[in-house]
Amino acid sequence: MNINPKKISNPQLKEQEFSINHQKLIDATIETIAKRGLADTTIAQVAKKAMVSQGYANFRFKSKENLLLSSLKFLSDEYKNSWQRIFEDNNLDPVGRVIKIIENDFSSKIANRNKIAVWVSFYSEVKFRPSYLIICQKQDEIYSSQMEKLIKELNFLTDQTFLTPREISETYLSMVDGLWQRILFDPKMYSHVFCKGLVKKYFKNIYTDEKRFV
Amino acid sequence: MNINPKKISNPQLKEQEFSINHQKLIDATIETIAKRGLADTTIAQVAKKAMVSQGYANFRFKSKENLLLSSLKFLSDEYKNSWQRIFEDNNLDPVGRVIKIIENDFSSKIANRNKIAVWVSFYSEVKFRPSYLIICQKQDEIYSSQMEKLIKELNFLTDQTFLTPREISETYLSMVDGLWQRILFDPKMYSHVFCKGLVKKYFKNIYTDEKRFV
DNA sequence: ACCCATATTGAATGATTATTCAATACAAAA
DNA sequence: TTTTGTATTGAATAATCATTCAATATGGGT
Repeated sequence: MNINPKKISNPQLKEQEFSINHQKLIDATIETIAKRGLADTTIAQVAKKAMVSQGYANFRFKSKENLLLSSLKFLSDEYKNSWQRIFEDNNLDPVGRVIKIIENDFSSKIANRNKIAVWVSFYSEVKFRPSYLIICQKQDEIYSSQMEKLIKELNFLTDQTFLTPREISETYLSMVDGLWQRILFDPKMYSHVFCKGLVKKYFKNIYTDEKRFV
Repeated sequence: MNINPKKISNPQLKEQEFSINHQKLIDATIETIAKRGLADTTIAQVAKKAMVSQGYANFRFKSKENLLLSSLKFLSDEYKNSWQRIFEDNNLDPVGRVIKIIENDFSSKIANRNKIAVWVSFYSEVKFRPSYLIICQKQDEIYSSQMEKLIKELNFLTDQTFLTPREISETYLSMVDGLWQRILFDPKMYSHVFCKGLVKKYFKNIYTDEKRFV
């Protein structure tokens, strides 16, 4: 009976998938990027924070590039899971869903300064590393189209036809990206309360009669 | 008579201010960051692109850090000049001014993919380099307050009081930041036309009767 | 107790790169 | 022409890091 993960050796699974150290290293990578920036993140620092040897980190992930990529993938998946859960929650009506989405986008789990710092670091390299782009873009496309569909379901609330669901959704998504960036600059001013309030007011201004968009 | 700038030696001016090479190096820095990313920008590459020796670049700017900082400052000033000219243009009425601001924010001079790449690169380091923060933040504060004042002048267009000028201005600024970032990801989809249209529709939806917000 | 496969180490290597500086070019003044 | 001060070079230096790998630890199976 194999309890200890490091003893399992099923060649059909990639090593990464069943190692405790795998996640420790990814966590340490994210923490290090958040604390020092992508440029100043070295394998030695990450390994130290994860309490494994430097050589091991490289051995495990093949290369620094791959470690960074895995960390971005982790962050991306975490975000995706959090909003996918909302889209799949059958107990929510469209308005409730939108509100949950907003609250998720500015929750302390998702929109905290450390994670935003990591996101922006990767964003800044997206133009030069197609592998980063693919991860970020694919996720965003799904979020974007789900969001548009959701906004369409809000149609019954209003008889305005000036703004299309696509436009409302694109505006929302840009606002979120912009506000996240601003949280980096001035987290005091762009508090979660402020950001959520701003976004909700955007919706309230469109769906004037809906009381739940505070 | 001193024509050649390198011969002037007025100790009250810093060297940087009167050197032809100074600007050549800054231009080369921006180009290099845009092409390879901040992380992969080396003094050697910048110097080569500016057609001076590697040693000279360092001598002139004291350090790589200082060269980067000067380049950010240049970009920041360029942006500031472009919107300040609009705020100071007495031939414009408030609506015309807002439209000019939008057009400027998505002009090919300002919102091109190379310059955005450079902006985002610096943004990503803002949390770790206070010197970057100061440059970016100071500029943004002025822009932000000017914008709010301008929106206040739009009050005569509408009797809505639900959205405050501050909120409209903050929403606009976040949208711009968000859209810029999205231009990086997918410049085809987030064309200048699309971005301008989206933003103008945001205003049109608030100031319904104003024909100029197409 | 021993074997063996796998996990893990940490020191060595080699590549990259910012920074320095002695040497050189140059142009105006004498 | 020679001198002189500044501009500019480019090779040398030293530091930083990713990556490699031979050596070691570990723990289950026999």
